[in-house]
Amino acid sequence: MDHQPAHARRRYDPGSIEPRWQQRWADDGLYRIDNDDNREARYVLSMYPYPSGPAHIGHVRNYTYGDVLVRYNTMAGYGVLSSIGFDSFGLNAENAAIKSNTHPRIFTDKRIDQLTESLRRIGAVYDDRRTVKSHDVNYIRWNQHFFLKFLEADLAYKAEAPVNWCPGCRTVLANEQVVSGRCERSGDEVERRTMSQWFYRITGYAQELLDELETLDWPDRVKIMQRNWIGRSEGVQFGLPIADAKGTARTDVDPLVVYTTRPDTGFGMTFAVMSPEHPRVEELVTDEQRPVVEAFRAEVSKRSEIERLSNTGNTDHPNGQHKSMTKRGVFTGSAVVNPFTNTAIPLYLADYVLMDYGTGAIMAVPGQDQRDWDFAEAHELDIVRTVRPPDGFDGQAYTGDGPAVNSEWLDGLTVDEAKQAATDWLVDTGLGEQRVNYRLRDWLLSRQRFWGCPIPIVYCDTCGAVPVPESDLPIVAPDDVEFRPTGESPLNYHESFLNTGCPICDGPARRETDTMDTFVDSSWHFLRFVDPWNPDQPFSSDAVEKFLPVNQYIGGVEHAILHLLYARFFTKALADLGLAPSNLREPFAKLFTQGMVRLGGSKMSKTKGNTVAPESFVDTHGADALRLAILQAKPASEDVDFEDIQLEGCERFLNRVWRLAATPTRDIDNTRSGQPAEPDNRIETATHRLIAATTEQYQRLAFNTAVAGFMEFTNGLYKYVQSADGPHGPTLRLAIDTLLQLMAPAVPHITAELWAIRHEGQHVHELSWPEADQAKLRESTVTMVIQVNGKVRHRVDVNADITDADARATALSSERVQALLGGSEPSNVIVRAPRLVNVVA
RNA sequence: GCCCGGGUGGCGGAAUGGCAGACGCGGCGGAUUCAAAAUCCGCUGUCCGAAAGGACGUGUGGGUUCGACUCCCACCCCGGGCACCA
Repeated sequence: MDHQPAHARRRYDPGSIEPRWQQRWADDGLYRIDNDDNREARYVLSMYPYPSGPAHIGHVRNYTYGDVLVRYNTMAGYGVLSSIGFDSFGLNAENAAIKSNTHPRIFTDKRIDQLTESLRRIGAVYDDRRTVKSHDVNYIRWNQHFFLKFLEADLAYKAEAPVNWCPGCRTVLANEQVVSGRCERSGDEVERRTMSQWFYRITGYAQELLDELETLDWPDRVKIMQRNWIGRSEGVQFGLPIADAKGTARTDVDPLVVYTTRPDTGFGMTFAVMSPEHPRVEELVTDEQRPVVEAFRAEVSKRSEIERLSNTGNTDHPNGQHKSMTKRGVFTGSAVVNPFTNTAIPLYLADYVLMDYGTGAIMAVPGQDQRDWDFAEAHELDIVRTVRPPDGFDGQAYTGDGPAVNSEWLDGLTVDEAKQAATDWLVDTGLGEQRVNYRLRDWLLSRQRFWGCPIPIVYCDTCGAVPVPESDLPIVAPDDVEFRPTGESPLNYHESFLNTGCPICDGPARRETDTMDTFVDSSWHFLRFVDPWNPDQPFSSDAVEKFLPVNQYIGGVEHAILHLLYARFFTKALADLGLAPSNLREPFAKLFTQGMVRLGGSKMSKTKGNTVAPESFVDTHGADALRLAILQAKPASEDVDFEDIQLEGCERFLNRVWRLAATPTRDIDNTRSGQPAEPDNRIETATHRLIAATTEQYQRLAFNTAVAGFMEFTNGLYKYVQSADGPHGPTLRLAIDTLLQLMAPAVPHITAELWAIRHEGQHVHELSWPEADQAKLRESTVTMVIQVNGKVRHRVDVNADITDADARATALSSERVQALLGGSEPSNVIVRAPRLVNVVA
């Protein structure tokens, strides 16, 4: 191999072969699939990208993994659905539009073209006919259709909701746009405002979303995150009667309803707390306390939720429990009656109690809850322990198990027993009922933004909020709008869009100007992919049944909660509404979360300006080298530092493969024909082993070890070609051809080119996947390790069929073992023929 | 604080309870060359040793086992998620 053989056709030149094959795949429509394709269907999907211009390295990683699987599964004989679309609505384009007073569609379309071109240049293949864009009127139309269906089914509703409001930008901000209580753009302090907003009732599916996680082949990490997010808890909801001046329960007023998961601690309830937003605050506050309470409520309303819940600047509590921020709150002047002790306890207002969880009011038990303990200390309230902490406990609230104390008829019971007894008592006496609560909140849909899917609603003075009739869809935002930096949607100024007629009474009405959260768009694009040309329906049931659920979904773990939960909810809702097959309960059967690409240890992002443009590497090293470097650098599930993606070694390797394979085997000097000998059999075995290993590695996305296997095998072939007797022609030919087939999903261009050189008129990606011959996986001789007391002392080559007895005899008779035993008999001999013998002295 | 991951050569990493460090990067040496690049071949965990060989070695400390990177217990460190959800 130390000279270029005269017959080598040409040098490896990715710059010339890559565009040619990309064109060929597009022309042949090799990765197009029709809905009546008769191969077994597979749906391999990478997450819906936001088109931010040319691909960044993170995109390349994601779409390379997807592409390898698409190509592998195609070669393995499946009819693979591979499509891509663009999550093309959103703030980014709108902000750019405001800056230059240009329509966001102009930016968006350009960026989609750029991203499409980037993906083509790295060799990723899709059924180009199935592309979907969120801002396409056809997509908007079905999005609005779903909204109307959800509304009919009471899965969509409008309600007052507190939002993050930036006074400088005069707009609502998403939680992610609020950084420590301030607007990330203007720096203004974010306020909480209550606005009328649309919601999707995802909470109606809380239990199903929780239960069916079990059926999914997803990373545990993601399932756990969703479980926590849904946050199911079991407890009791019961009433605390309002106390009169003498401290006895009033019967003329409804009790204050509280929720607890620790009914066993009821005897330790020394005060009660309601949320500042609780609707009964007005009623329950005394005149004397009213000014203080009003001031407190006003102050709280100005805080963002994030600020209110954050504990920034707090230190961890010495006893290891959660120490939260200073407990802010005020006395209402009123008291309620603790039904366990029948005594009056003070009722407070505090912002650590949230209105949208449970009943918005709690029984406070400082002895067993650190938050209540902190509040009690700050406001000098009584603390009573009702669970005895273990000896030596020097903390504050004790939340562990132990015998009940100070609790009359519960004394001595364990926490679980006491919970049961207290629950029974509350239920039997009619005070309360068992209750399951979820932390999951309904999905706030409304965005005060222009660049999104309009919500198809009109407001009529007489009829109220009226859904737009199906026949009027799609409602599309007008193009002749002015983008002004007011922070308000330009739709608010567009009179002809705004003013319309009421579909019911025909009177004057105004259109809803809010648009939908873009997570709506990414909640069903994978369904549209299966039937994107359908003009009458969002998708047909037949097409969905053929391809769904997605066999392999690939994306970043940053979507573990929002996108993946919304998409699951959407799928269930569509199925229940008869819009998708009713048995489709989950969209993504199997999920793989790939790691992020970091630069200098920090997450790469446009705002940080530390992105790397992969296009330059395609120019200098070729797409195949880039793909291979990404595959090889790290396990796919782990984060990778960009510096660890090394292209030079990969490019060198591809050159080695080129020099080996571009020379037809018959031309290699000293190639033998005739019967294969022992060294040839070893190559044959290695070839079949590589098939088995690569197949298994692709299936579990162990790309880094698959690449290592290619390199190791290639190194072996180099030695083989240069061996004294020279290579056996047919054996070498099979080895190289097999290597090319196995590498074809990973490095599609070079393998396609080499295959065409070696087999004129054939296309490697149209071949079927090689199968390992079981009989040829076994080597005839293996190296047997001989251990003495578990340490390797000697190695011998033995026949792979060696019996246990022979292996034992071979080991014991070896000089090394004899020397180490020094004449004494071994106490034990472990034989694992043919791999290992362990002699225990 | 709670819940997940993870700690292996100079670096990225590999290894169903059975040869620790595959493969790649980097380094060293050799071949080729007028020379260099490219390429090819070899070596490359640490320590002792001329070598043969030996000792040590997968975050720390224990344990199980003929045998532990792998399983168990305790702890340390790093990364991520959640964090007033009653």
